[in-house]
Amino acid sequence: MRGSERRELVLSAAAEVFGERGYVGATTDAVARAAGVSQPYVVRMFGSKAALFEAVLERSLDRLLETFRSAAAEVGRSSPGQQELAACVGRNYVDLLRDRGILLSLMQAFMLGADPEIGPIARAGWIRVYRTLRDEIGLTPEAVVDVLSGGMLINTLVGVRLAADWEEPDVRELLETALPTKVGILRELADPDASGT
Amino acid sequence: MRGSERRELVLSAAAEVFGERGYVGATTDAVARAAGVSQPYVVRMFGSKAALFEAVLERSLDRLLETFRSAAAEVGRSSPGQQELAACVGRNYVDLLRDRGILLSLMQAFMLGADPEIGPIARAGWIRVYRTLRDEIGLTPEAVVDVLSGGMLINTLVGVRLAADWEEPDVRELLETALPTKVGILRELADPDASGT
DNA sequence: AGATGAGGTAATCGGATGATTACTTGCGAG
DNA sequence: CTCGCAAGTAATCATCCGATTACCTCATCT
Repeated sequence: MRGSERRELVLSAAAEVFGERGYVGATTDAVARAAGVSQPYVVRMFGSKAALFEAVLERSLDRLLETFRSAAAEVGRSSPGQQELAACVGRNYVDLLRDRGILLSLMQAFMLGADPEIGPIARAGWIRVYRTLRDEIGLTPEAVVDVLSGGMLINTLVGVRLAADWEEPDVRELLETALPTKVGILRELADPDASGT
Repeated sequence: MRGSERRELVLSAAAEVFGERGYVGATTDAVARAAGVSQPYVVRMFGSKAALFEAVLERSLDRLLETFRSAAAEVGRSSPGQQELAACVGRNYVDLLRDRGILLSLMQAFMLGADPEIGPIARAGWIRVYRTLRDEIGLTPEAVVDVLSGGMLINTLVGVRLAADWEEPDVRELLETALPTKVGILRELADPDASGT
């Protein structure tokens, strides 16, 4: 297999493992197993675990921003209001959850702001997200904050895997309130078999 | 010193360390240093690192729910609307940040939903938060989601330590939009000297 | 005084894990 | 063919960290 393909394979696997276990809790061995390669290969391909994590963050951030841009392109030239724009961005954001790992690996990085190595990278990522939503998508600061608030709630609900307690009525109520139309995605993530109950 | 005092001292120190570094990244030695005791003592006092983390989560959750209740008592018998209630809860929530560690240690747990040991505890905590806001505070599900969204955004902004880039104008704009009245608290957390610039 | 037990610590151990080294394999060019 | 190099792996190392053990030090009680 070509090196570039392997690299993408490892990055995708690493995003999932980092997203599930956090930066420290994820082992290079777990990443290697998820990618179907050996542990030393993962380390040597990126130089270190830290460099691998940074590559994962860059890839995740790129996909996130690209999703925002395509959402803006979707509503396009219909001179949309803040409401429509924000709603469309939110819809596309939730679809990103299908990848598992992209949003969670970013979120894990966001919780490590005190780390001297990861902190600056995470802050730079936040600023890029804010600027993209405000300048490229054209949202007001207030609308950006609304979008980000909803996004962080979704990230947390996915991170805690609340959908695993789906049989609990209060969990259903909360999830259906927080994601009016897109609950199905959460259920897929929690249990690949459930969809039409 | 009395055992119960030491216990509270260690729990408080542990909440900060867990909040900063995450469950896996936090070492019992760092907790011990922060509390001014020896590492073996921390482990023996709680039995294991996992048990210590669970105790931290219980304590943090108790304080969070108590803060919600006192916020509701604050607006009290004036038959408040959803708006006022939610705003008051939000205000008291931000004040919780002063403790450092309470909100962040909870947030770190929320990001470990896939962990077989911590995941169920974190989910149970979420459900308790939801029920408290809905049943004891009297918010509608929609209002609860709004409160939680803002809370998760704040947690993330604190976790990533965005206020460390305060000199960046876009950061100021974002923080002042997200926390209209309470930006000072973030700046205290980022830099104990800054307050009136 | 001497026993007792709570409240600790220093020293150390063993397992996990990131990194390194040395090796193997397969394939295209001359 | 065989050279050479990209694409890997097995084996091993060194470090960190949670846990354990064995000890120390005082109040307090008889």
